[in-house]
Amino acid sequence: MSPDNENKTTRDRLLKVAETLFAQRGYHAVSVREITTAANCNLAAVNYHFGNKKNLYLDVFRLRWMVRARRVHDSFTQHLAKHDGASPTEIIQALAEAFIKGPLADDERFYHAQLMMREMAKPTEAFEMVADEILRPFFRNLAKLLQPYLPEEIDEQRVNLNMLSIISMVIYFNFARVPVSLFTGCTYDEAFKERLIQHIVNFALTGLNVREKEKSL
Amino acid sequence: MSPDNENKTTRDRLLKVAETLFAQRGYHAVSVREITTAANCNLAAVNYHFGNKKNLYLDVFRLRWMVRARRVHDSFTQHLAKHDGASPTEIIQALAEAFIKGPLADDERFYHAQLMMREMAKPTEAFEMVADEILRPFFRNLAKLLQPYLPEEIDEQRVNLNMLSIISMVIYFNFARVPVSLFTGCTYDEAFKERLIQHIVNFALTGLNVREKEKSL
DNA sequence: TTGACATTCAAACGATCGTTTGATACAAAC
DNA sequence: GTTTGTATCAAACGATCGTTTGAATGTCAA
Repeated sequence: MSPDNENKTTRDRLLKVAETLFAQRGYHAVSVREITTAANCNLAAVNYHFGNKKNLYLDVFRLRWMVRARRVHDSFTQHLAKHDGASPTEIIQALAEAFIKGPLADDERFYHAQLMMREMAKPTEAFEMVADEILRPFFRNLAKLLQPYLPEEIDEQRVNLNMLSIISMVIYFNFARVPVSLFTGCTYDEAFKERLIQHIVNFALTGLNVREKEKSL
Repeated sequence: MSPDNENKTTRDRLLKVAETLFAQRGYHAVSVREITTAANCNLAAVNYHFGNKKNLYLDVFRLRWMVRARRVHDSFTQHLAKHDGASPTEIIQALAEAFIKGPLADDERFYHAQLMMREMAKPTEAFEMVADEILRPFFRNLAKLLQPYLPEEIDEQRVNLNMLSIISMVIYFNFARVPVSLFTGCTYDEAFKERLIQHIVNFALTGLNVREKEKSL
Protein backbone atom coordinates (compact mmCIF):
# COMPACT_ATOMS: atom_id res chain seq x y z
CA MET A 1 0.00 0.00 0.00
CA SER A 2 1.41 3.34 -1.01
CA PRO A 3 1.88 5.93 1.76
CA ASP A 4 -0.77 8.32 0.49
CA ASN A 5 -3.38 5.62 0.92
CA GLU A 6 -3.09 5.37 4.64
CA ASN A 7 -5.31 8.28 5.53
CA LYS A 8 -8.11 7.40 3.13
CA THR A 9 -11.17 5.33 3.88
CA THR A 10 -11.34 1.65 3.07
CA ARG A 11 -13.81 2.43 0.35
CA ASP A 12 -11.49 4.91 -1.37
CA ARG A 13 -8.52 2.61 -1.06
CA LEU A 14 -10.53 -0.17 -2.66
CA LEU A 15 -11.51 2.03 -5.58
CA LYS A 16 -7.96 3.19 -6.17
CA VAL A 17 -6.37 -0.23 -5.88
CA ALA A 18 -9.09 -1.89 -7.95
CA GLU A 19 -8.64 0.63 -10.74
CA THR A 20 -4.95 0.01 -11.19
CA LEU A 21 -5.33 -3.76 -10.98
CA PHE A 22 -8.27 -3.86 -13.40
CA ALA A 23 -6.37 -1.60 -15.78
CA GLN A 24 -3.20 -3.66 -15.62
CA ARG A 25 -4.68 -7.10 -15.99
CA GLY A 26 -8.40 -6.92 -16.73
CA TYR A 27 -11.51 -7.78 -14.77
CA HIS A 28 -11.29 -11.57 -14.69
CA ALA A 29 -7.56 -11.78 -14.07
CA VAL A 30 -7.89 -9.90 -10.78
CA SER A 31 -9.44 -11.54 -7.73
CA VAL A 32 -11.32 -9.90 -4.89
CA ARG A 33 -8.77 -11.34 -2.50
CA GLU A 34 -5.96 -9.65 -4.37
CA ILE A 35 -7.77 -6.31 -4.33
CA THR A 36 -8.55 -6.43 -0.64
CA THR A 37 -5.03 -7.53 0.24
CA ALA A 38 -3.54 -4.67 -1.77
CA ALA A 39 -6.02 -2.26 -0.16
CA ASN A 40 -5.05 -3.61 3.24
CA CYS A 41 -8.54 -4.52 4.33
CA ASN A 42 -10.75 -7.51 4.89
CA LEU A 43 -11.97 -9.76 2.12
CA ALA A 44 -15.61 -8.95 2.85
CA ALA A 45 -15.04 -5.23 2.38
CA VAL A 46 -15.74 -5.34 -1.35
CA ASN A 47 -19.16 -6.88 -0.85
CA TYR A 48 -19.91 -4.61 2.07
CA HIS A 49 -19.04 -1.36 0.31
CA PHE A 50 -19.94 -2.20 -3.28
CA GLY A 51 -22.28 -5.18 -3.14
CA ASN A 52 -20.19 -7.34 -5.44
CA LYS A 53 -17.11 -7.37 -7.62
CA LYS A 54 -18.89 -6.24 -10.77
CA ASN A 55 -20.31 -3.23 -9.00
CA LEU A 56 -16.85 -2.30 -7.77
CA TYR A 57 -15.71 -2.36 -11.40
CA LEU A 58 -18.59 -0.12 -12.46
CA ASP A 59 -17.93 2.25 -9.57
CA VAL A 60 -14.32 2.49 -10.64
CA PHE A 61 -15.62 3.99 -13.88
CA ARG A 62 -18.31 6.07 -12.20
CA LEU A 63 -16.23 7.51 -9.39
CA ARG A 64 -12.71 7.56 -10.84
CA TRP A 65 -12.57 7.13 -14.62
CA MET A 66 -15.31 9.57 -15.53
CA VAL A 67 -14.10 12.15 -13.02
CA ARG A 68 -10.65 11.94 -14.49
CA ALA A 69 -11.98 12.11 -18.05
CA ARG A 70 -13.75 15.33 -17.14
CA ARG A 71 -10.51 16.72 -15.80
CA VAL A 72 -8.84 15.96 -19.12
CA HIS A 73 -11.69 17.53 -21.04
CA ASP A 74 -11.59 20.61 -18.81
CA SER A 75 -7.87 20.89 -19.31
CA PHE A 76 -8.50 20.81 -23.04
CA THR A 77 -11.20 23.49 -23.06
CA GLN A 78 -9.37 25.75 -20.61
CA HIS A 79 -6.24 25.53 -22.68
CA LEU A 80 -8.30 26.65 -25.65
CA ALA A 81 -10.05 29.40 -23.73
CA LYS A 82 -6.72 31.08 -23.06
CA HIS A 83 -6.12 31.52 -26.76
CA ASP A 84 -9.55 32.59 -27.93
CA GLY A 85 -10.49 32.04 -31.53
CA ALA A 86 -8.38 28.93 -31.63
CA SER A 87 -6.79 27.84 -34.88
CA PRO A 88 -6.77 24.18 -35.96
CA THR A 89 -3.16 24.00 -34.85
CA GLU A 90 -4.07 25.16 -31.39
CA ILE A 91 -7.05 22.83 -31.19
CA ILE A 92 -5.05 19.75 -32.03
CA GLN A 93 -2.19 20.89 -29.88
CA ALA A 94 -4.51 21.45 -26.92
CA LEU A 95 -6.01 18.03 -27.49
CA ALA A 96 -2.71 16.23 -27.75
CA GLU A 97 -1.35 18.00 -24.69
CA ALA A 98 -4.44 17.25 -22.66
CA PHE A 99 -4.11 13.57 -23.45
CA ILE A 100 -0.34 13.10 -23.55
CA LYS A 101 0.80 15.53 -20.85
CA GLY A 102 -2.42 16.89 -19.45
CA PRO A 103 -3.52 17.17 -15.85
CA LEU A 104 -2.89 13.52 -15.03
CA ALA A 105 0.04 11.89 -13.34
CA ASP A 106 1.91 9.53 -15.60
CA ASP A 107 0.66 6.30 -14.04
CA GLU A 108 -2.85 7.68 -13.90
CA ARG A 109 -2.87 8.37 -17.62
CA PHE A 110 -1.60 4.93 -18.42
CA TYR A 111 -4.25 3.17 -16.34
CA HIS A 112 -6.89 5.52 -17.67
CA ALA A 113 -6.08 4.54 -21.24
CA GLN A 114 -5.80 0.85 -20.41
CA LEU A 115 -9.27 0.78 -18.88
CA MET A 116 -10.72 2.51 -21.92
CA MET A 117 -9.02 0.14 -24.33
CA ARG A 118 -10.40 -2.86 -22.53
CA GLU A 119 -13.88 -1.40 -22.77
CA MET A 120 -13.44 -0.65 -26.45
CA ALA A 121 -12.27 -4.19 -27.13
CA LYS A 122 -15.07 -5.81 -25.16
CA PRO A 123 -17.68 -3.29 -24.02
CA THR A 124 -19.51 -3.90 -20.75
CA GLU A 125 -22.12 -1.81 -18.98
CA ALA A 126 -19.33 0.63 -18.19
CA PHE A 127 -18.92 1.49 -21.85
CA GLU A 128 -22.52 2.61 -22.32
CA MET A 129 -22.13 4.87 -19.33
CA VAL A 130 -18.85 6.33 -20.53
CA ALA A 131 -20.08 6.68 -24.10
CA ASP A 132 -23.13 8.66 -23.04
CA GLU A 133 -21.46 10.85 -20.45
CA ILE A 134 -18.00 11.42 -21.90
CA LEU A 135 -17.18 10.09 -25.34
CA ARG A 136 -20.12 11.37 -27.33
CA PRO A 137 -20.07 14.91 -25.85
CA PHE A 138 -16.33 15.11 -26.37
CA PHE A 139 -16.63 13.81 -29.90
CA ARG A 140 -19.31 16.35 -30.77
CA ASN A 141 -17.36 19.16 -29.17
CA LEU A 142 -14.22 18.35 -31.10
CA ALA A 143 -16.06 18.02 -34.40
CA LYS A 144 -17.78 21.36 -33.82
CA LEU A 145 -14.49 23.07 -33.09
CA LEU A 146 -12.78 21.76 -36.19
CA GLN A 147 -15.67 21.83 -38.64
CA PRO A 148 -15.20 25.50 -39.70
CA TYR A 149 -11.67 24.77 -40.83
CA LEU A 150 -12.38 21.67 -42.83
CA PRO A 151 -12.89 21.84 -46.59
CA GLU A 152 -16.44 22.94 -47.29
CA GLU A 153 -17.31 20.05 -49.52
CA ILE A 154 -16.46 17.51 -46.83
CA ASP A 155 -19.39 15.38 -45.68
CA GLU A 156 -20.24 14.47 -42.12
CA GLN A 157 -18.96 10.95 -42.63
CA ARG A 158 -15.46 12.13 -43.38
CA VAL A 159 -15.46 14.55 -40.48
CA ASN A 160 -16.20 11.63 -38.22
CA LEU A 161 -13.40 9.55 -39.66
CA ASN A 162 -10.97 12.41 -39.20
CA MET A 163 -11.96 12.76 -35.55
CA LEU A 164 -11.54 9.05 -35.04
CA SER A 165 -8.10 9.06 -36.61
CA ILE A 166 -6.92 11.74 -34.23
CA ILE A 167 -8.43 9.91 -31.32
CA SER A 168 -6.89 6.63 -32.42
CA MET A 169 -3.46 8.22 -32.23
CA VAL A 170 -3.78 9.84 -28.82
CA ILE A 171 -5.25 6.67 -27.38
CA TYR A 172 -2.78 4.36 -29.05
CA PHE A 173 0.28 6.30 -27.96
CA ASN A 174 -1.02 6.25 -24.42
CA PHE A 175 -2.06 2.67 -24.03
CA ALA A 176 0.33 0.79 -26.30
CA ARG A 177 3.47 1.91 -24.58
CA VAL A 178 5.18 -1.43 -24.85
CA PRO A 179 5.17 -1.68 -28.66
CA VAL A 180 5.76 2.05 -29.00
CA SER A 181 8.81 1.87 -26.74
CA LEU A 182 9.91 -1.27 -28.54
CA PHE A 183 9.89 0.32 -31.98
CA THR A 184 11.17 3.76 -31.03
CA GLY A 185 13.60 2.72 -28.33
CA CYS A 186 12.22 5.52 -26.18
CA THR A 187 10.82 5.47 -22.69
CA TYR A 188 7.91 7.73 -21.85
CA ASP A 189 9.85 10.58 -20.29
CA GLU A 190 8.96 14.25 -20.65
CA ALA A 191 11.10 14.76 -23.72
CA PHE A 192 9.52 11.86 -25.55
CA LYS A 193 6.02 12.99 -24.64
CA GLU A 194 6.82 16.41 -25.98
CA ARG A 195 7.99 14.83 -29.23
CA LEU A 196 4.84 12.74 -29.35
CA ILE A 197 2.66 15.82 -29.05
CA GLN A 198 4.52 17.62 -31.79
CA HIS A 199 4.26 14.58 -34.00
CA ILE A 200 0.54 14.14 -33.45
CA VAL A 201 -0.10 17.82 -34.16
CA ASN A 202 1.93 17.68 -37.35
CA PHE A 203 0.50 14.42 -38.56
CA ALA A 204 -3.08 15.23 -37.73
CA LEU A 205 -2.98 18.78 -39.03
CA THR A 206 -1.69 17.92 -42.45
CA GLY A 207 -3.81 14.78 -42.45
CA LEU A 208 -6.90 16.83 -41.95
CA ASN A 209 -5.94 18.83 -44.98
CA VAL A 210 -6.99 22.01 -43.30
CA ARG A 211 -4.66 24.21 -45.27
CA GLU A 212 -5.67 25.01 -48.80
CA LYS A 213 -3.11 22.96 -50.62
CA GLU A 214 -3.58 21.30 -53.94
CA LYS A 215 -5.05 17.89 -53.24
CA SER A 216 -4.02 15.56 -56.00
CA LEU A 217 -5.09 12.13 -54.71
CA MET B 1 -19.81 -25.95 -33.54
CA SER B 2 -19.81 -24.58 -37.06
CA PRO B 3 -20.21 -27.10 -39.91
CA ASP B 4 -16.74 -26.64 -41.33
CA ASN B 5 -15.26 -27.83 -38.06
CA GLU B 6 -16.64 -31.31 -38.25
CA ASN B 7 -14.00 -32.81 -40.50
CA LYS B 8 -11.03 -31.36 -38.64
CA THR B 9 -9.07 -32.97 -35.88
CA THR B 10 -9.76 -32.29 -32.23
CA ARG B 11 -6.50 -30.42 -32.03
CA ASP B 12 -7.41 -28.08 -34.90
CA ARG B 13 -10.91 -27.52 -33.59
CA LEU B 14 -9.45 -26.60 -30.20
CA LEU B 15 -7.07 -24.09 -31.76
CA LYS B 16 -9.80 -22.48 -33.80
CA VAL B 17 -12.36 -22.30 -31.02
CA ALA B 18 -9.79 -21.13 -28.47
CA GLU B 19 -8.65 -18.32 -30.73
CA THR B 20 -12.09 -16.81 -31.15
CA LEU B 21 -12.92 -17.13 -27.47
CA PHE B 22 -9.58 -15.69 -26.31
CA ALA B 23 -9.98 -12.85 -28.78
CA GLN B 24 -13.52 -12.07 -27.73
CA ARG B 25 -13.09 -12.17 -24.00
CA GLY B 26 -9.43 -12.57 -23.06
CA TYR B 27 -7.41 -15.37 -21.54
CA HIS B 28 -8.75 -15.41 -17.98
CA ALA B 29 -12.39 -14.89 -18.90
CA VAL B 30 -12.48 -18.11 -20.91
CA SER B 31 -12.41 -21.49 -19.17
CA VAL B 32 -11.00 -24.74 -20.48
CA ARG B 33 -14.44 -26.27 -20.05
CA GLU B 34 -15.97 -23.64 -22.28
CA ILE B 35 -13.34 -24.20 -24.96
CA THR B 36 -13.70 -27.97 -24.99
CA THR B 37 -17.49 -27.77 -25.00
CA ALA B 38 -17.42 -25.39 -27.97
CA ALA B 39 -14.90 -27.65 -29.72
CA ASN B 40 -17.14 -30.63 -29.04
CA CYS B 41 -14.53 -32.69 -27.28
CA ASN B 42 -13.57 -33.90 -23.85
CA LEU B 43 -12.35 -31.63 -21.08
CA ALA B 44 -8.99 -33.40 -20.89
CA ALA B 45 -8.27 -32.78 -24.56
CA VAL B 46 -6.61 -29.42 -23.91
CA ASN B 47 -4.10 -30.92 -21.51
CA TYR B 48 -3.55 -33.93 -23.74
CA HIS B 49 -2.87 -31.98 -26.93
CA PHE B 50 -1.29 -28.82 -25.53
CA GLY B 51 -0.09 -29.65 -22.04
CA ASN B 52 -2.00 -26.85 -20.37
CA LYS B 53 -4.20 -23.85 -21.00
CA LYS B 54 -1.35 -21.37 -21.27
CA ASN B 55 0.34 -23.47 -23.92
CA LEU B 56 -2.88 -23.60 -25.91
CA TYR B 57 -2.91 -19.82 -25.83
CA LEU B 58 0.68 -19.64 -27.06
CA ASP B 59 -0.03 -22.19 -29.79
CA VAL B 60 -2.96 -20.10 -30.93
CA PHE B 61 -0.41 -17.40 -31.67
CA ARG B 62 2.20 -19.77 -33.06
CA LEU B 63 -0.06 -21.82 -35.30
CA ARG B 64 -2.85 -19.40 -36.18
CA TRP B 65 -2.04 -15.77 -35.47
CA MET B 66 1.45 -15.70 -36.96
CA VAL B 67 0.40 -17.71 -39.99
CA ARG B 68 -2.40 -15.28 -40.62
CA ALA B 69 -0.13 -12.29 -40.08
CA ARG B 70 2.19 -13.64 -42.75
CA ARG B 71 -0.74 -13.95 -45.12
CA VAL B 72 -1.55 -10.29 -44.54
CA HIS B 73 2.07 -9.30 -45.05
CA ASP B 74 2.27 -11.38 -48.23
CA SER B 75 -0.90 -9.80 -49.51
CA PHE B 76 0.70 -6.42 -48.89
CA THR B 77 3.96 -7.19 -50.69
CA GLN B 78 2.28 -8.98 -53.60
CA HIS B 79 -0.05 -6.07 -54.08
CA LEU B 80 3.00 -3.85 -54.27
CA ALA B 81 4.86 -6.19 -56.60
CA LYS B 82 2.16 -5.83 -59.21
CA HIS B 83 2.77 -2.12 -59.45
CA ASP B 84 6.54 -2.02 -59.39
CA GLY B 85 8.26 1.12 -58.22
CA ALA B 86 5.45 1.85 -55.86
CA SER B 87 4.61 5.42 -54.96
CA PRO B 88 3.82 6.43 -51.39
CA THR B 89 0.15 6.45 -52.35
CA GLU B 90 0.34 2.88 -53.53
CA ILE B 91 2.31 1.79 -50.47
CA ILE B 92 -0.20 3.17 -48.01
CA GLN B 93 -3.09 1.97 -50.13
CA ALA B 94 -1.66 -1.52 -50.27
CA LEU B 95 -1.13 -1.46 -46.53
CA ALA B 96 -4.61 -0.23 -45.73
CA GLU B 97 -6.20 -2.74 -48.09
CA ALA B 98 -4.17 -5.61 -46.69
CA PHE B 99 -5.35 -4.78 -43.19
CA ILE B 100 -8.89 -3.56 -43.79
CA LYS B 101 -9.97 -5.79 -46.69
CA GLY B 102 -7.02 -8.07 -47.22
CA PRO B 103 -6.94 -11.84 -47.50
CA LEU B 104 -8.84 -12.44 -44.28
CA ALA B 105 -12.49 -13.19 -43.72
CA ASP B 106 -14.25 -10.48 -41.78
CA ASP B 107 -14.51 -12.36 -38.49
CA GLU B 108 -10.95 -13.53 -38.83
CA ARG B 109 -9.67 -10.00 -39.14
CA PHE B 110 -11.62 -8.88 -36.13
CA TYR B 111 -10.33 -11.66 -33.90
CA HIS B 112 -6.85 -11.16 -35.26
CA ALA B 113 -6.87 -7.51 -34.22
CA GLN B 114 -8.45 -8.24 -30.86
CA LEU B 115 -5.75 -10.74 -29.96
CA MET B 116 -3.05 -8.27 -30.92
CA MET B 117 -4.61 -5.47 -28.92
CA ARG B 118 -4.77 -7.61 -25.83
CA GLU B 119 -1.11 -8.41 -26.21
CA MET B 120 -0.23 -4.77 -26.71
CA ALA B 121 -2.16 -3.79 -23.60
CA LYS B 122 -0.67 -6.54 -21.44
CA PRO B 123 2.15 -8.37 -23.19
CA THR B 124 2.71 -12.03 -22.41
CA GLU B 125 5.23 -14.48 -23.83
CA ALA B 126 3.19 -14.40 -27.02
CA PHE B 127 4.10 -10.78 -27.60
CA GLU B 128 7.86 -11.39 -27.62
CA MET B 129 7.33 -14.13 -30.16
CA VAL B 130 5.12 -11.98 -32.37
CA ALA B 131 7.35 -8.95 -32.01
CA ASP B 132 10.42 -10.87 -33.15
CA GLU B 133 8.81 -12.84 -35.95
CA ILE B 134 6.25 -10.42 -37.34
CA LEU B 135 6.07 -6.91 -35.97
CA ARG B 136 9.69 -5.87 -36.20
CA PRO B 137 10.29 -7.24 -39.72
CA PHE B 138 7.08 -5.64 -40.93
CA PHE B 139 7.96 -2.37 -39.26
CA ARG B 140 11.42 -2.32 -40.85
CA ASN B 141 10.03 -3.24 -44.24
CA LEU B 142 7.48 -0.46 -44.18
CA ALA B 143 9.99 2.12 -43.02
CA LYS B 144 12.39 1.07 -45.78
CA LEU B 145 9.69 1.37 -48.42
CA LEU B 146 8.62 4.84 -47.36
CA GLN B 147 11.98 6.30 -46.37
CA PRO B 148 12.95 7.47 -49.91
CA TYR B 149 9.85 9.60 -50.12
CA LEU B 150 10.13 11.29 -46.74
CA PRO B 151 11.72 14.71 -46.43
CA GLU B 152 15.46 14.31 -46.40
CA GLU B 153 16.05 16.16 -43.17
CA ILE B 154 13.74 13.85 -41.24
CA ASP B 155 15.43 11.86 -38.49
CA GLU B 156 14.92 8.20 -37.71
CA GLN B 157 12.86 9.06 -34.67
CA ARG B 158 10.22 10.82 -36.72
CA VAL B 159 10.12 8.08 -39.30
CA ASN B 160 9.27 5.68 -36.50
CA LEU B 161 6.52 7.90 -35.19
CA ASN B 162 5.03 8.19 -38.64
CA MET B 163 5.00 4.42 -39.05
CA LEU B 164 3.35 4.03 -35.67
CA SER B 165 0.66 6.56 -36.51
CA ILE B 166 -0.29 4.66 -39.62
CA ILE B 167 -0.28 1.41 -37.72
CA SER B 168 -2.35 2.91 -34.94
CA MET B 169 -5.05 3.76 -37.44
CA VAL B 170 -5.25 0.43 -39.22
CA ILE B 171 -5.26 -1.41 -35.92
CA TYR B 172 -7.73 0.91 -34.26
CA PHE B 173 -10.26 0.79 -37.07
CA ASN B 174 -10.08 -2.98 -36.99
CA PHE B 175 -10.31 -3.69 -33.31
CA ALA B 176 -12.40 -0.81 -31.97
CA ARG B 177 -15.43 -1.51 -34.10
CA VAL B 178 -17.90 -0.77 -31.36
CA PRO B 179 -16.88 2.85 -30.75
CA VAL B 180 -16.23 3.40 -34.45
CA SER B 181 -19.68 2.15 -35.34
CA LEU B 182 -21.12 4.18 -32.50
CA PHE B 183 -19.65 7.46 -33.68
CA THR B 184 -20.06 6.96 -37.41
CA GLY B 185 -23.36 5.12 -37.37
CA CYS B 186 -21.87 2.67 -39.86
CA THR B 187 -21.60 -1.08 -39.75
CA TYR B 188 -18.50 -2.75 -41.16
CA ASP B 189 -19.86 -3.63 -44.59
CA GLU B 190 -17.88 -3.54 -47.80
CA ALA B 191 -18.79 0.03 -48.60
CA PHE B 192 -17.67 1.28 -45.21
CA LYS B 193 -14.42 -0.62 -45.37
CA GLU B 194 -13.74 0.92 -48.76
CA ARG B 195 -14.36 4.35 -47.28
CA LEU B 196 -12.08 3.52 -44.37
CA ILE B 197 -9.27 2.60 -46.72
CA GLN B 198 -9.63 5.79 -48.70
CA HIS B 199 -9.68 7.81 -45.53
CA ILE B 200 -6.58 6.15 -44.11
CA VAL B 201 -4.70 6.66 -47.36
CA ASN B 202 -5.67 10.31 -47.51
CA PHE B 203 -5.01 11.01 -43.87
CA ALA B 204 -1.73 9.15 -43.72
CA LEU B 205 -0.40 10.43 -47.00
CA THR B 206 -0.87 14.08 -46.23
CA GLY B 207 0.15 13.45 -42.64
CA LEU B 208 3.43 12.06 -43.77
CA ASN B 209 4.02 15.20 -45.72
CA VAL B 210 5.50 13.24 -48.55
CA ARG B 211 4.72 15.79 -51.18
CA GLU B 212 6.91 18.85 -51.29
CA LYS B 213 4.48 21.33 -49.91
CA GLU B 214 5.37 24.34 -47.85
CA LYS B 215 5.51 23.18 -44.27
CA SER B 216 4.62 26.12 -42.10
CA LEU B 217 4.12 24.61 -38.62
C1' DT C 1 -4.45 -62.56 -32.56
C1' DT C 2 -1.52 -60.03 -30.23
C1' DG C 3 0.89 -55.95 -28.60
C1' DA C 4 2.01 -51.10 -28.96
C1' DC C 5 0.53 -46.65 -29.54
C1' DA C 6 -2.55 -42.62 -29.93
C1' DT C 7 -6.80 -40.69 -28.59
C1' DT C 8 -11.00 -40.01 -25.98
C1' DC C 9 -13.69 -40.42 -21.97
C1' DA C 10 -16.03 -39.92 -17.16
C1' DA C 11 -14.67 -38.89 -12.80
C1' DA C 12 -12.24 -36.90 -9.46
C1' DC C 13 -8.32 -33.95 -7.56
C1' DG C 14 -6.86 -29.82 -4.81
C1' DA C 15 -6.94 -24.94 -5.36
C1' DT C 16 -9.11 -20.76 -5.83
C1' DC C 17 -13.06 -18.16 -6.99
C1' DG C 18 -17.04 -14.60 -5.39
C1' DT C 19 -20.01 -14.32 -1.75
C1' DT C 20 -22.26 -14.90 2.89
C1' DT C 21 -22.42 -15.27 7.77
C1' DG C 22 -22.25 -14.10 12.57
C1' DA C 23 -19.33 -12.19 15.92
C1' DT C 24 -16.86 -8.16 17.32
C1' DA C 25 -15.34 -3.32 17.85
C1' DC C 26 -16.42 1.38 18.12
C1' DA C 27 -18.63 5.39 17.69
C1' DA C 28 -22.70 8.76 18.38
C1' DA C 29 -27.65 9.29 20.16
C1' DC C 30 -30.88 8.75 23.60
C1' DG D 1 -25.89 2.68 30.54
C1' DT D 2 -28.29 1.31 26.84
C1' DT D 3 -29.35 1.44 22.17
C1' DT D 4 -28.46 2.01 17.34
C1' DG D 5 -25.85 1.94 13.31
C1' DT D 6 -21.48 1.52 10.85
C1' DA D 7 -17.44 -0.91 9.91
C1' DT D 8 -14.27 -4.70 10.16
C1' DC D 9 -13.07 -9.30 11.02
C1' DA D 10 -12.16 -14.60 10.72
C1' DA D 11 -14.34 -18.37 8.95
C1' DA D 12 -16.92 -20.83 6.04
C1' DC D 13 -20.14 -21.48 1.93
C1' DG D 14 -21.03 -23.63 -2.70
C1' DA D 15 -19.30 -23.11 -7.28
C1' DT D 16 -15.95 -23.25 -10.60
C1' DC D 17 -11.28 -23.32 -11.87
C1' DG D 18 -7.07 -25.99 -14.29
C1' DT D 19 -5.30 -30.34 -14.07
C1' DT D 20 -4.72 -35.42 -13.33
C1' DT D 21 -6.01 -40.15 -13.45
C1' DG D 22 -7.02 -44.70 -15.18
C1' DA D 23 -10.00 -47.11 -17.91
C1' DA D 24 -12.05 -47.52 -22.48
C1' DT D 25 -11.60 -46.87 -27.22
C1' DG D 26 -9.76 -47.29 -32.12
C1' DT D 27 -5.75 -48.18 -35.31
C1' DC D 28 -2.25 -50.52 -37.37
C1' DA D 29 1.99 -53.28 -37.60
C1' DA D 30 3.88 -57.71 -36.28
